[in-house]
Amino acid sequence: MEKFKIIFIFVLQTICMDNKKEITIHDIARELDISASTVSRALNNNPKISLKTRKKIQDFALKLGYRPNIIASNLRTQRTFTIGIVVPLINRHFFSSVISGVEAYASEAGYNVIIAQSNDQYDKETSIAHSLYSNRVDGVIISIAMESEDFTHLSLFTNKSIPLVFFDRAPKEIYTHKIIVDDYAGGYKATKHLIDQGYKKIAHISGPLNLQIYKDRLQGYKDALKDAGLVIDETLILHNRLIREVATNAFRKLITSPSKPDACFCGNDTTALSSIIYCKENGIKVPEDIGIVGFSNEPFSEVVTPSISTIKQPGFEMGQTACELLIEQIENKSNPIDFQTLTMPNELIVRGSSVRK
Amino acid sequence: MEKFKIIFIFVLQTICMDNKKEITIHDIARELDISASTVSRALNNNPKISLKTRKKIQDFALKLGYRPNIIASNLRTQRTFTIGIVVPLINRHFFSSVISGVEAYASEAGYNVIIAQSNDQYDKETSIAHSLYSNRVDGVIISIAMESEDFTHLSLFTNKSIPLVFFDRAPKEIYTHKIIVDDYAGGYKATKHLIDQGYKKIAHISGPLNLQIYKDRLQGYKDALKDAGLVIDETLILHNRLIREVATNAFRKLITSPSKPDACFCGNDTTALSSIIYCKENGIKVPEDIGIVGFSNEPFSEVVTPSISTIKQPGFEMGQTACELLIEQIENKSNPIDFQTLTMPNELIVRGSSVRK
DNA sequence: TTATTTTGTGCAATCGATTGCATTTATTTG
DNA sequence: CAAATAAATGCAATCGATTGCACAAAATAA
Repeated sequence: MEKFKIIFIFVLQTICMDNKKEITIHDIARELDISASTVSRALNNNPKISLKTRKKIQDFALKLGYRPNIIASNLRTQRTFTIGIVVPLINRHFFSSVISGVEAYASEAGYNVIIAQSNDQYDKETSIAHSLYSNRVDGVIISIAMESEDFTHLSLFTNKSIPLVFFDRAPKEIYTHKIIVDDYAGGYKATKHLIDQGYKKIAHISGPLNLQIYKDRLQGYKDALKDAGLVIDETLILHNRLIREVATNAFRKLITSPSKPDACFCGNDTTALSSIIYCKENGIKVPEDIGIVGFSNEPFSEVVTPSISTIKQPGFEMGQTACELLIEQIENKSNPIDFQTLTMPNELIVRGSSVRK
Repeated sequence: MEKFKIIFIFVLQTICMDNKKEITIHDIARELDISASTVSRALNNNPKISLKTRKKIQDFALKLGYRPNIIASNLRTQRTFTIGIVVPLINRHFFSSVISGVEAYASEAGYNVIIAQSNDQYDKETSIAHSLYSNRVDGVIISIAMESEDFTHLSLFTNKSIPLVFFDRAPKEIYTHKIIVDDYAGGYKATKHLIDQGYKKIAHISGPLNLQIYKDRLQGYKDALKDAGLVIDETLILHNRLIREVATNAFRKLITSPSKPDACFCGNDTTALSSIIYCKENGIKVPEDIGIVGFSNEPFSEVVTPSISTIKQPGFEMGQTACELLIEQIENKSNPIDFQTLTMPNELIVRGSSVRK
């Protein structure tokens, strides 16, 4: 009698799909009068289970609308199939492209992506690291915050051998996979282009030098000048946080200084745009009076007037590659790995802001 | 003898921080010679445990670098403190702003955010829904894909009363919280503005009408015309997927048609931009020959020439609000809730593309 | 001092899937 | 047909934290 009651309730539940109770492998086992282990193995297509039994179980599971409890599985297997990605700012074209690439690759490989943004703050980055760690992500992809100068918070991962892949902004101190853009070449190309266009006094508005990317762009700039036999005028090199207001001030300082430049290689497109807007407002002609090149190929740089010459970075591809390297590491934990630093090619896009007619 | 060995190993492990073995509440319990339950309660600051014991346990846990295994906790409590957000395209300013807002609010409230992008595809959206469901997210924030016309895949959530909040693109069929922009008012304002500027034959390039937002914008457009006593010319209304190439074609069709318009209210900024570029290439002057208004206030619309008049949508705030509503629902599951449809105010931003001198 | 209440801890089951090892069943071989 | 091998399945422990209930200890009341 009691047994009938239970079966009745169970049947009721399977019919009425909006029940609260989840179906588990034990429910299936009970109904089919086999053990939960067999059910588990069958659902995972374990060849130890006969094809017939597997089919029977899978069909039944499907009929019941069974969904595995991933959390229970995670607990047992010590895997979460989740990776974390940390970016300075989600809402920035380059970074959201990278995220998009990561997400595309990850979802294809059966991983979830948890995103977090550091707002370029060290403290936020630290708390994110703790949170991702506590959530037992299988691996982390990160581009470090502008503010971050030490990286002890990331040792959470390295200590437990949780794979870590850096992209774009990678610290020298940590030995792991890195996907970077060839910032040196980018800086060189941008500067060389300005030189080729006949500009002579080329300034550079750079970002904070604790970020390797800005160091490299700066070095590329310097070497291009050197190779062309031009002198490096340190008064034409500024370091800033490359955000709008600050960038405008920096540009004003340059343009009104005694050693007034006739071109400017800006550390990013935002700065290039600020500079162009400043020029428009002050009757300075771009590219006639001053040539401008940016960095990153933000969507707007193509469509402003004049359009901005810039260095195109393959964000989406970087995300994909980073994710590929990460998952490879996650899934071959035993094998020793040679860490590599992949340098993605970037590309000079010549537009109106730097081409004298 | 055996016991000493075990203790020795344990001490070794706690000293050597880069060990693989995780510390659990049982380890702490054993060391402190109390029960695991007490440790668990102490770490959760349960007042049932005396202050003295709590302090002792917490200090010890800190010293050992203990981190709770969230997965085990999730399994037991049936909560994950994770919410999913599904957007058509991550790499799009409006959506990444919303994500940013969601992330900001969620991380403050102790939740993780899993992101996924549907690429505006129905199939992808469906598989995302299954994946989020299987991963036992506590709630979902979603803006539906252009392709999606039925919403049975979302009943996964509604059936199990997993809270769901829609933003921007929300289906009428599902009764839950919705955060939308006042698309009707936006369409009305945009059109009214063009009328006020003296334009007479105002076209509209709309998106697919299975999305409510485009319906509403269209209705706003029509009503504005009606209220101004202008006729609605159906040949001046086109429906398209609002992507670049398609939009350009649509605009060409309009401008070369017999009933050539003198203004165009475009369904989004991308379309507005495509139109402007087309005009530039064909010697048509904006705003003199044709006035143009877009929608969304993409970053580029401010900086192109002419700058694009548009409707500004508060993406970040929408994300925050959506997340707030979602978490409120998650945490008050028992209470019956009155679902609300919040209409966020939007704002007409008048720029160069629609103002005749 | 004893009875009663309050406070603090422990026991043991639970969440749901996985997996090494034991056991049963089917198949092959001598 | 018995023995040996292979194939299929089950048992029970495990992952680590949580929690209802029982119980012991301490504090209070009678």
